[in-house]
Amino acid sequence: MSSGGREDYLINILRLGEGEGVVRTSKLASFMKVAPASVTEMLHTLADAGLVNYEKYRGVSLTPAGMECAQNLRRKHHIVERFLTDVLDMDHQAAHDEACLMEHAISDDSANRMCRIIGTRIDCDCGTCNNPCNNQKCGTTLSDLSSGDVAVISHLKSNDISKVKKLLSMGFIPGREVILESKQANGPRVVRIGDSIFALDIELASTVCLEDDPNGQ
Amino acid sequence: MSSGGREDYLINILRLGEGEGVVRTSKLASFMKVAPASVTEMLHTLADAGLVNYEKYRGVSLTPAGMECAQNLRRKHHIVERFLTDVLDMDHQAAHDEACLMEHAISDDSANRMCRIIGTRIDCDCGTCNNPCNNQKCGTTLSDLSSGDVAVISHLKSNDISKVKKLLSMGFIPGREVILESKQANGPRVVRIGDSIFALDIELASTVCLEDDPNGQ
DNA sequence: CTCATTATTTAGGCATTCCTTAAATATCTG
DNA sequence: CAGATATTTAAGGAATGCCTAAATAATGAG
Repeated sequence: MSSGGREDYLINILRLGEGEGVVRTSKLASFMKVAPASVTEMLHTLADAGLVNYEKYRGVSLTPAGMECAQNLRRKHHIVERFLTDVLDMDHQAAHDEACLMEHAISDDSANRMCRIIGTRIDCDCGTCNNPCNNQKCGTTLSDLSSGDVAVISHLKSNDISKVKKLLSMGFIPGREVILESKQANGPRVVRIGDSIFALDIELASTVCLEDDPNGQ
Repeated sequence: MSSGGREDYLINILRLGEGEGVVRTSKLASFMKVAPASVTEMLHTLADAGLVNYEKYRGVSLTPAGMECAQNLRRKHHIVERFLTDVLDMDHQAAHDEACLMEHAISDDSANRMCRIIGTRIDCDCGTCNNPCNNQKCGTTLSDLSSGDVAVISHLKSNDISKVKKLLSMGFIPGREVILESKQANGPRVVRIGDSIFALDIELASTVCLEDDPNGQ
């Protein structure tokens, strides 16, 4: 797949070790299309840097430091990939390829900013991916507001990507202010966001999570 | 400033040679904080690659190929920098620093997509920067369409960043298709984009530039 | 339990990229 | 023209990763 750079080794150790946690040299070698000896050498380097636990002839696993590093890289990969497809309309293959490069160049700060734009829609294939965007708690949502309430969108929470996309494209973007114009018991919420007004059904409204508002409003 | 990589040499030859076109070894060396001998060596490499005209003891200038390469890099730098400040709200210094890294990693395709999002708002300090984004003409805009018309967004054109951001977050992304549902003389345009419908006032609608449509559509 | 097979490591090297210092050489200026 | 300055050559070094071939450990089949 991708060769070059210790960062790639870390990511691939994470990928291949997802279940058992220990990865064999040969697996890494074939996966990265590299000679086994090259892997061994790199494992020494990574072990010296405190990023992996390496036991001769037995396999390798990530130390806490290595895990953090690898997950951070993978998170960046997902964010960039998603950003490229969703915001820049790039096709998935091209986005993936470019994410493989950018994940090494992009700063944490930029990644976080991108993450906030694409909201919670980082769906990691990995399950154990420690993604801040996925850990956000949802207190009040748009469906909880009363008429006239003003609130700031925290994030969007839904397992249905299309819904999140839809909301996003309507302008329900984290950080933005929304005003509830009117509501009906279990009926649609009429919401103003910027200069636009939308009617959202309850389900959609409850997808929009709001920031805690300690100041009252 | 920035050391490392022949690409940096190219950019700096462009920067320093802006006026006269010929750059001395010593200037490059001091600017890049590198020994003069290192510069000489790199100039040989670049000359062999056909990127610079190099005359011993006299100086160096960019060949057409080198010029294109350097301008492309500088263009990417500007685009990324602008994208980071305008779309991701990053402060200028951080954006600049990150652009220095990303300019080497980002693809032409991504840069072009970013460029279309930030529209014409690439202001190069350089003056001679050949930046496509600055040359985009805006023919028809969303405000020119008739009911039922279908068009593809070319780019967004406004001096008001917040407007561009707003449009962007609503899903008015270059390359996407829009349909004008209805319009009123000087009133709002009702536009469908994907599954969403928005009402845009005239000013906002005229910010959305459309691609020429030779096919009639 | 032992031997053969397979997996892994060590050893020795190579290529690339970019940088350095010191000495040689060219250019410029008083 | 000669000294001062700029530039190049020469020789080498450090970091990164990669490879092959030979040695060594682990494993499993009899």
